[in-house]
Amino acid sequence: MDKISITLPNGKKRSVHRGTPVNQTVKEIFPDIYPLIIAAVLDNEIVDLSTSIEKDTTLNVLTSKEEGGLKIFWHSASHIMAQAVKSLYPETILGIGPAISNGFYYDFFLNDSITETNLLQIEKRMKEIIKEDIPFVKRILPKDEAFQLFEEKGERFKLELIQDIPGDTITIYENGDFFDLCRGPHVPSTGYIKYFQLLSVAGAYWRGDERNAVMQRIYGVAYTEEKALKEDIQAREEAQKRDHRRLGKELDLFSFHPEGPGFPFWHPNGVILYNEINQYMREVLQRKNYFEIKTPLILNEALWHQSGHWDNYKSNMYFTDIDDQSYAVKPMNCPGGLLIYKNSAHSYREFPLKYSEMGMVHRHEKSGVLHGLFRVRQFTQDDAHVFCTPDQVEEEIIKIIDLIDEIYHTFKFENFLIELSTRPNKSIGTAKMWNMAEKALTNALEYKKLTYQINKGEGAFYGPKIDYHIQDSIGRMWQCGTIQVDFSMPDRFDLEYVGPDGDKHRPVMIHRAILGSVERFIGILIEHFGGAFPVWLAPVQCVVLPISEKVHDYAHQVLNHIQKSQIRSVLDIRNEKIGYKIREAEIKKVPYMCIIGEKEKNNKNISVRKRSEGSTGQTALSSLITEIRDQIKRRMHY
RNA sequence: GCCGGUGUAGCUCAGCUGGCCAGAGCAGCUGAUUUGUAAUCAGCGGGUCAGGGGUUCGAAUCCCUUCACCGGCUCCA
Repeated sequence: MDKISITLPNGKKRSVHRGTPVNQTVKEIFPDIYPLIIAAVLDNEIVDLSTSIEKDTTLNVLTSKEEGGLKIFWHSASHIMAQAVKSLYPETILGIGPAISNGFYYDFFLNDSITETNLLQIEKRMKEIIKEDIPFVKRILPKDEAFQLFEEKGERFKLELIQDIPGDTITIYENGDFFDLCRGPHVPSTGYIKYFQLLSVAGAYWRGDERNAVMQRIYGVAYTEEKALKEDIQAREEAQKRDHRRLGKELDLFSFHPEGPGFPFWHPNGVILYNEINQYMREVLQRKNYFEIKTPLILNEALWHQSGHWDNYKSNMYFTDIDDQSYAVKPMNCPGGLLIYKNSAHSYREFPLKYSEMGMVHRHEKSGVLHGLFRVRQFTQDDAHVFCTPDQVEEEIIKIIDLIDEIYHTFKFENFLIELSTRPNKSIGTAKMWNMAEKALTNALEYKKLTYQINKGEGAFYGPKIDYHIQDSIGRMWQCGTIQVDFSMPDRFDLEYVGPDGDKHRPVMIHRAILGSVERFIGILIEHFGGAFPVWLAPVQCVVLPISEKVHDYAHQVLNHIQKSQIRSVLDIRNEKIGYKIREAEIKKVPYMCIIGEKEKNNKNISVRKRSEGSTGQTALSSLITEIRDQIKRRMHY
């Protein structure tokens, strides 16, 4: 028998017989971690451990510690779940069951409805399957044979999938009497899935299309170690504790009411956040030479025909009549802004001309997608439109990138993911314009040495764009900022400027939003900070806590000083023990507590306690005020 | 919009296999206590059981319906 050569991760070579199963080799090379190994990597291709090695190759292995390994692990868990469901509900027709970023799911079509209580039974059946330690066996079948196999089982969704798969062969994976269409790879046997938990059930359309059948989706997660599963469940609970809907209630920031589904009601504490953010944005934009504008909420329908929203966005718009004329509530700010631009003649000397608008827009979202502040029907965009010459585009994009960077850092977002979306199939504008704009965006990103991902063909029909995703303190990504070049609006509104040659030219228009929706951004901030806002944003920045009634007079004086220093502060003169008042201030996440007893009164000073840090001892009132003022002024992260 | 679930006091929840006046904790109010760094004690008030309709001698509980909210609705075998 002939020998072949295997190159190991450390560069060493080893020769084995052709056709040796990879698991045998892996067992010899990685004896200590062998039980944790889920799959092998031959020449950068992830394969089952049962695969035979047929040619010279490099060899590496994957455990559930690596993302790739974990995905395989989850995918195998989803097969086991499908097997369990199929055995409990034999009439089940299978959909798809992939691993996703934080676990796995499987879609089932069945007449019985699965509820959360059924999950326990399914888990129990899964445990039995895992205990039996059934091997996952890969089989490669001719397409027609596979088709027949699934047809006999009545697996109509699988038939659809098979038809869409290119090539002549199909792979399936069997474990015991269960088999499933699957590209693989898988863990060697069901016994590998040691610790798992089913999380939730939900409805989902087949292939995500509402015209298709409704499937029942079960979500779950699995790990090789109990500790990892526990940590995952704990992280999910932690995320729930930070849920902005819950904190919004607890901190009395906002509410929703049946009288206006999707329309947030801002309470006094929430308005403070809202106003502080707006004020900060105004300060920055003024420094960057933006001019703030404000345009009406309701504008004549004709404008929306001209802008193209009537054709492309009508189903998301609200309409009303005024004096027998049809009007629309604005879903976007640009058309109004363009009327201001067109109100006067413009010269290249004014460029770049930057109009910013904290514009309140209304968009009709389907009732089922509303979600706290994250998905609402009324929100405020931190919108801006930059009018410039084609030569200025790149430089303007760079300036916007710098601006975005500055603003995100102020809110303690340190990691971003940037996407560049290029020309889609259906688009307007000439190839020359698109090339110019895409090049300007690319050059700007390259100039700033930013890493970005290209989404080919994902741009808007009217121009290419850059999207920003920000990472919050518990690792989740949120799409917020966007920079879009627009070829459509300047044409539709016949925008002009007079160039140095004295002729009229068409300006380039750049849309950009940094926070995106202020409402949604506040929701993200609430979860990012877990309600413990930096001092400059905190609705109450300092609470004065007198220990007994004997010092109320002094406490009032202290409060007075603090308030005069423009620090948002309150006095808690309730007839309660100091521990009680402190506890409440901690729960309300007030950053500074100013504690006053007879000692402080006699010493003419105060005691300071910082949120979640504890007592920092007695100090002069003036030094506390200076510290807080400094935090506010510099908008420190605390 | 669709699928599934939930809706009881300001908040968190119990009661829900139909039948004593619908309960608890927290919050609120009143009083006592005058307090030293995450909950002092006692008393009091508070609910059209989401809205509407039905079944029944009798409905928070069963059925229908409307509304709102929650989990989701391709991260592609």
